[in-house]
Amino acid sequence: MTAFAPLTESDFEALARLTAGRRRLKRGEIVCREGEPSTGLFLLLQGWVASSVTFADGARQLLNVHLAGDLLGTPDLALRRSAQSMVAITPVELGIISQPEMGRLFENSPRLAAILFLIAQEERVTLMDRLAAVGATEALHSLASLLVHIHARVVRSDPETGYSFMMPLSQDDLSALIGISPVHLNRTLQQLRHDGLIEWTRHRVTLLDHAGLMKLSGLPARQLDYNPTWLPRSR
Amino acid sequence: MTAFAPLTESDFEALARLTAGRRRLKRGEIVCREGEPSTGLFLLLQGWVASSVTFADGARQLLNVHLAGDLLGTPDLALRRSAQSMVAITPVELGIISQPEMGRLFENSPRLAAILFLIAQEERVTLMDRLAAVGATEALHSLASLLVHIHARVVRSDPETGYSFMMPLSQDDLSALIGISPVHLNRTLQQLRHDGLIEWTRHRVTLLDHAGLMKLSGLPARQLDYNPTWLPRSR
DNA sequence: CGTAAGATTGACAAGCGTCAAATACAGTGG
DNA sequence: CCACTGTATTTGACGCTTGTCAATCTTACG
Repeated sequence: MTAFAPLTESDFEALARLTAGRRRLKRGEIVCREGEPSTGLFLLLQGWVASSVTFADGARQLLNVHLAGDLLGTPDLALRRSAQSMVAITPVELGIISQPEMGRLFENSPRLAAILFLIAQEERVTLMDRLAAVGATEALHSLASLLVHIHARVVRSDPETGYSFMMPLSQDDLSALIGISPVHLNRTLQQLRHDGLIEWTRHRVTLLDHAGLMKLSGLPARQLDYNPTWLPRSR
Repeated sequence: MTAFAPLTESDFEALARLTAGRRRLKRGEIVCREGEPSTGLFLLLQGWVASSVTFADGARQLLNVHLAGDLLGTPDLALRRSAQSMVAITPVELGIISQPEMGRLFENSPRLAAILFLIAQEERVTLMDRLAAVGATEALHSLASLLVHIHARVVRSDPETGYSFMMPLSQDDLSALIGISPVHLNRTLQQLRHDGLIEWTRHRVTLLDHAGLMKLSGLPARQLDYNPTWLPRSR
């Protein structure tokens, strides 16, 4: 949340009022299911969560992975029924947010509201990049793009991270993220390994050639506009 | 904008203050180009605009099409440099929005700000659905999904529209929207025609079997949550 | 030690991209 | 009104990418 602008003490207080209660989930548990009335609004405090869409034939497309600090369920605020399912990839801790508190935030904390707006816009950019990566014709490009993307997200969550990090996503998950079969994902992964771009041991990934992966992905890194001039001042 | 909640007179006045000046573009002209500093913020008053991302090798992925009423360029508010390009698919009329006015809107019109937030969330849902459609392994499913999606957008823009509507997008555009080659798009289109699902003459499409297309797409229709209870009241 | 889940490999078929050529179409100038 | 020209669509042939099915191997965990 502080990635967009410095927050004042009153901002932090308003944020604290937003969440009431905690929820803990084990790996593999469902946070919320698509099709159900959309009520679930959470702040992800710890762990990884994946959001997905399920087709009528049972196939699923993973949309994105979320790490600590992300706001979960906001897209469903616009809908009568939830559009996405969310599942805990690791053990997870959630802060529960009530909808009325969201309304009060817009009324009393215009600066925070604008920051939430910016966060939503950044999520759009993320989806745009993922859409572009999935649309890319070659799986090698898509996968390179995905790995760079996940790495960037991990680094934001923990700036100490270098080019090596824990990867709780299974190959099945990765394949569902870029819309290819698990078998083909495995082969593509091995090509990246063979070409010396990555290392892949157990649940740990190392990006050996970050620049090479970026080049393969074909998309530039996105830089957030920190503290834009038009943001309202804190009250 | 009124798809989410009824607006008061003061809301409309605040909206009117948002735009200053008009811009007209001919078919094919660029609204804004990715990579440039992100300053362009527009209200689409008339015509069709497509947003796209370009890869380093020159390939492009179309992300979405926008019709009258859409707010253009908001994702770039979060970024130092624009992530998307936008091009006029038809002759287009734009209302120019200045960033400082956005800030004032968050300060003075919390209800409108919340509605803008909801619009951003709905755009996320759109991108999620598009991502799912593009990730679908078969082009036939992706195309069915795209046609249903465009139709729904056209109907919202003009509720009088039935199952037949003008389609300014070329087959090249459509192929870039679902990430397949133009040649394969053409063949897929012909399969839909052959199966009696659509008609395609010149620049006019007719969805002969809307339910069949929905079933092919594998995704449910999204229903907006009109006038949610948590929205702040208008001042 | 045994079992289940995930990762890996091989073989084959289908989907899709690419190249190239042909056709239809809209706009232009004569 | 008609030939000319550039653009969009259509068609065919071929090869590469990817999906599917099935079997094997590894790892995690009780």
